[in-house]
Amino acid sequence: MHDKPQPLIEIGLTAAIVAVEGDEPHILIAGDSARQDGQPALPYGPFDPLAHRTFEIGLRAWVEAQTGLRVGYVEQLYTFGDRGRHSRPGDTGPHVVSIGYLALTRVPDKADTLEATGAAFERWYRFFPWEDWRGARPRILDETILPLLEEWAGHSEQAEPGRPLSRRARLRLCFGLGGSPWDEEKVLERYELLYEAGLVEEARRDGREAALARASLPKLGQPLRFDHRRILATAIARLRAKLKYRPVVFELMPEEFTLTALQRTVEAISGRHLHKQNFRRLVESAALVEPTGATSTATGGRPAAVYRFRREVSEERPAPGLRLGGRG
Amino acid sequence: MHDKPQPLIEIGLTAAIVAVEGDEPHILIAGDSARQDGQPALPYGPFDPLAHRTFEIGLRAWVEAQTGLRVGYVEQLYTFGDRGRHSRPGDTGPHVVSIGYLALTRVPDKADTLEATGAAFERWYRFFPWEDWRGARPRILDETILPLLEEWAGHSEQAEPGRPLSRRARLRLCFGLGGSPWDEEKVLERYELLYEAGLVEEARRDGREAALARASLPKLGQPLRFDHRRILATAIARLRAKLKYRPVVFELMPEEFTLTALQRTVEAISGRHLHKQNFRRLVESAALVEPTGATSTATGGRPAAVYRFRREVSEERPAPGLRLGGRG
DNA sequence: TCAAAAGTGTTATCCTTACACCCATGT
DNA sequence: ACATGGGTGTAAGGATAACACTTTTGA
Repeated sequence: MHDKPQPLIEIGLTAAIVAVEGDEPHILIAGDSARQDGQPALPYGPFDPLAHRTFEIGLRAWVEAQTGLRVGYVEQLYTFGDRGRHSRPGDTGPHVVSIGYLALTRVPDKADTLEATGAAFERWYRFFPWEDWRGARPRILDETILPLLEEWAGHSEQAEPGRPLSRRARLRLCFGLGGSPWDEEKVLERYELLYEAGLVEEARRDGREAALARASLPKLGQPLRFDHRRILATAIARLRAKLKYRPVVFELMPEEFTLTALQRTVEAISGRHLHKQNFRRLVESAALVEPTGATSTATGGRPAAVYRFRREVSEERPAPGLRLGGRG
Repeated sequence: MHDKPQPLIEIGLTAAIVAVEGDEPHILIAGDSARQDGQPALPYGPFDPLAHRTFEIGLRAWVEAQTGLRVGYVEQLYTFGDRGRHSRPGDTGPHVVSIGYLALTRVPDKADTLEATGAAFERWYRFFPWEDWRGARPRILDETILPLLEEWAGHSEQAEPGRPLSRRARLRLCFGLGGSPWDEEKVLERYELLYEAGLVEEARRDGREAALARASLPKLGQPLRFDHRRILATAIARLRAKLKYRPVVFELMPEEFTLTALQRTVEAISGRHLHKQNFRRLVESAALVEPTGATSTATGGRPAAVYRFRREVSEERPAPGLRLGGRG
């Protein structure tokens, strides 16, 4: 028995804090205190309705307190209530409902406060190696993931009860098989399919039997604690989608940048290669940026013109974003 | 003092349950028990993590228990935690966090169970008269809403602190002024602007002073209890958007229907008139439907071919929906 | 025979995609 | 001089928007 009554439900805010550094997208991983069991975790804080009027205010407050980071853009993703996915078997604590948030920030100049708390940015493709198509089609797909998923899907075209589509059809759609194109926005659907097939560690940890009779299964990407990899998948998917109709990239860019740097950032997030000329035309015709007049010789070759984001676009165009178009 | 410890936070699930009847979109309004103060409310139920594994299961359960209705499609909308918007001044109960859900259903043949509970479907444009552009531009806009909002926006082009855009710019974008087109998906943005300006009753009820010095302000649409009109606005916006890339309309249609009936339903939801020929071509070229062979003479005039939804499209096309295009 | 609603064919226009080529700098 | 990355023009193809017109029924 406790002195204070234990609340039945606790609201937790979990943040996927994104920054892009050196053409690689990163997310903030919480300090060691949250890393028991060797499983990294996203920054997490309980929501106290008495201290903070809204979720967003609460989130900004504890992110800054925990990491010294002032995040810019913040957006709610989804609220997860799956019991089996958060608590362990035999767990008796309060039921935790986690509200996932996406936050964007520029990479901080001095990471002092970050280091002090043990928090650090990590490449997000460590957690989703099959999502990075910038170079070539990721080898892990054909070498590991697809054979296992094909086996799981079997040869049945029959839909399962409660599901409109068969395993096979879902596999085709999520992973772009048999004529379907790869859709970089289906990050969550792909992760959920792997979870359902028992191929990600989180699924086995949550008590789901591996659907395949195997002595050992390969590790598909670095797992995260609780349902944090699912939240990260949601965050990546949302960011990849939002890029196309809202000027959110600029939250991740420095004040001034070259068009190539902008393209590299968009490519890093969307995980695919883009057509240079069309990208430039798109950006300039949408009037998203304006030249500062300066040039940069940082990369070698012909100096590049330096641009800045035109904040006024939000007032002019109804949906200013970067419609990436078909293929690079 | 209570025998049982009172939980600090309670999770409430609030459902916007949509059906289309007679070319009019409706939402389910809860029975009289929830209608004290004369303010209608959406169906609402607390989430009990011990009884239900996920939010969605919990939602389906109490919706059926309360109204006898079996909903088909269910989708989470947003989680609202705004204290000022849910509890009254002086309220001391548990803090309620409401998770909004969108649910689609066909209009039930026999409304017995509905009537028994006092729940009833009501036209959703009663709550948002300015969102129905099917006939003409709604008169309430030019006669009431825009003059008041213009006054609120004043003549300042200055952005407010913490806001990237000026009141005037936001007004222009949300309500399609000065060259900007009317975007039927901005339902929530428009409602929030009216709330901020103190022009909807909910704002005044929540303790927000009317921003305009007026003896009396006109009633803009029927208010709902708590933050339910905000949840409804979110639901309408989401549904209007989703229509364009997922075949969700068919959740609202009977098994068999004519193309005109389908068009009327899409128009009812999106609140705008569509071009007949292009709509038909779109639907048929997307292979969303197939003819049953039968014809219907229900409407007078030449008999219409009867169609049914082709469920297989979900397996074929990556994003089967109805891209409505520019204007009707 | 006429009104009402269903259904078809065709054209102009814009946007996307792709290709080919020229420019400016450092080594 | 040449490699490297920056920057521009223009044509082909497809999707969309808009038009006019024919067909089939009931009253």
